Amino acid sequence: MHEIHSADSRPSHSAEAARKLGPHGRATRERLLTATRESLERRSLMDLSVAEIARVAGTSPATFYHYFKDVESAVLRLAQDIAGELPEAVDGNWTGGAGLERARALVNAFIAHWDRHRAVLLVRNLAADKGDPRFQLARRAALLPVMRRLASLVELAVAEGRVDSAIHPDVASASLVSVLERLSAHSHDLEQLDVTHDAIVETAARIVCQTLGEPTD
Amino acid sequence: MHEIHSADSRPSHSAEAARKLGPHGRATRERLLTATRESLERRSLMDLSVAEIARVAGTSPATFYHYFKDVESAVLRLAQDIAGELPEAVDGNWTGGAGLERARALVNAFIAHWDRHRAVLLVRNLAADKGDPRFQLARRAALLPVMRRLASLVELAVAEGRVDSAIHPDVASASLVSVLERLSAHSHDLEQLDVTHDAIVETAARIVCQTLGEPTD
DNA sequence: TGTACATCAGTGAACGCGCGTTCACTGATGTAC
DNA sequence: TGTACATCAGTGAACGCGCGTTCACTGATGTAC
Repeated sequence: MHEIHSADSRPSHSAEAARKLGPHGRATRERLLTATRESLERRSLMDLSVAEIARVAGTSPATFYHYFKDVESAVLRLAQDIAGELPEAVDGNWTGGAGLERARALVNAFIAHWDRHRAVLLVRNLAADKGDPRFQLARRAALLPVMRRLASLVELAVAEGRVDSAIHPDVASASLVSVLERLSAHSHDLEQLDVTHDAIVETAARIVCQTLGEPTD
Repeated sequence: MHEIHSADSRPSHSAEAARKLGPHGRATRERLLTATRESLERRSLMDLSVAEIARVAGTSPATFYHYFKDVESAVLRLAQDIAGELPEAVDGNWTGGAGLERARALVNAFIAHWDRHRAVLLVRNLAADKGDPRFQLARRAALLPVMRRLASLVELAVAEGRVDSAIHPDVASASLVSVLERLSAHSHDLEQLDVTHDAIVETAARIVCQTLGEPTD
């Protein structure tokens, strides 16, 4: 019998939250997250599993449970890590003719974002739409800066009479974000038809500007 | 040994496509589809299974394989059955001041459609976005009438100078559909905040009209 | 610089379970004569 | 109206497999003195 550990000193070892990680541990955790992302990209959500992830990461299922409670926790973490990447895309001055250029930048930021994180964003949105509050929160956190900014621009435009007062700022900004997300998600499909990248950007940018009551030239 | 069946007369029995169905068979098939839909609504996509569906339908897994090749085939069938439900929502005359009323009807049709088929539509869109061609086709078939009509209205508006020629008709119609789908998918969430159903409809309808170059009052 | 211990990291092996899938069969319903 | 057969519908039972999950353990790396 080994005596390295006394019965009392054995750590709870239950994975999940409160584990302190050294550099080696952080690396393994990162590998597991990468494996989760890859599985998400390659295979369908229906056959995503701890076993699969561990295989891709080149480790054992047991190791997975050191770092995550279950598969969904790992996916959630991926979604949360992404959240910070979209904030500054709406910063700056929108009014006085700068709107169209700002809108173009926003569209391009969304497309780039989706090209990088397509698979994760899709399941995040699915889980959120299905009603999982953790994923709803992750989605909200990611999009809130953009939504807020756009909503306040609409509000201003309504106040100044540039936009019909029947338009609700929050609904309008949600609509615009949905345009940005969908076109980003589908940009490759569209380009495979006869639509150029430029046509996507220009069209989306103009829809944004129109809805904000900004001039489009 | 039983002699009811000779070795030759035994049917291939391999389920799937070419099976001729009597009324009893059609009913069972329908029960399995309903069970699939319910499982999709209640549980996550990750633990949807033949066993689960058979349980909900009150039958055995073996029966399932009489009618469908696998779970995805059943889900696909659900998606295809839905496709015909949205067509006439864009019919009629849009120009000459009737646009706003037409747009309202369109928004309401989408919301009703999504309220009925939320779960199926979500996984259809996920599968399509992930690249599964069967679901892409199902999605396309469902939305094509709407997309086409909207695109031709944009085209007309561009030709008549009511809409900026930088706007691409197909991209614009895809954008509008994404607004309709997202607001429909989220209408309950929005209403749980301070947004009224009416605000959703009015805002969406105006975004549609603006993009079509129609007057909004 | 060495020794003792704590902490960090990782996994082999086992378990039981539920799933997918198929076979061989039964019973119920039609249909031809 | 009965008999013979074909077709339609359904399932019990079995199988093997892979998954989730945990335990008890090992080894590697830090740190106190």
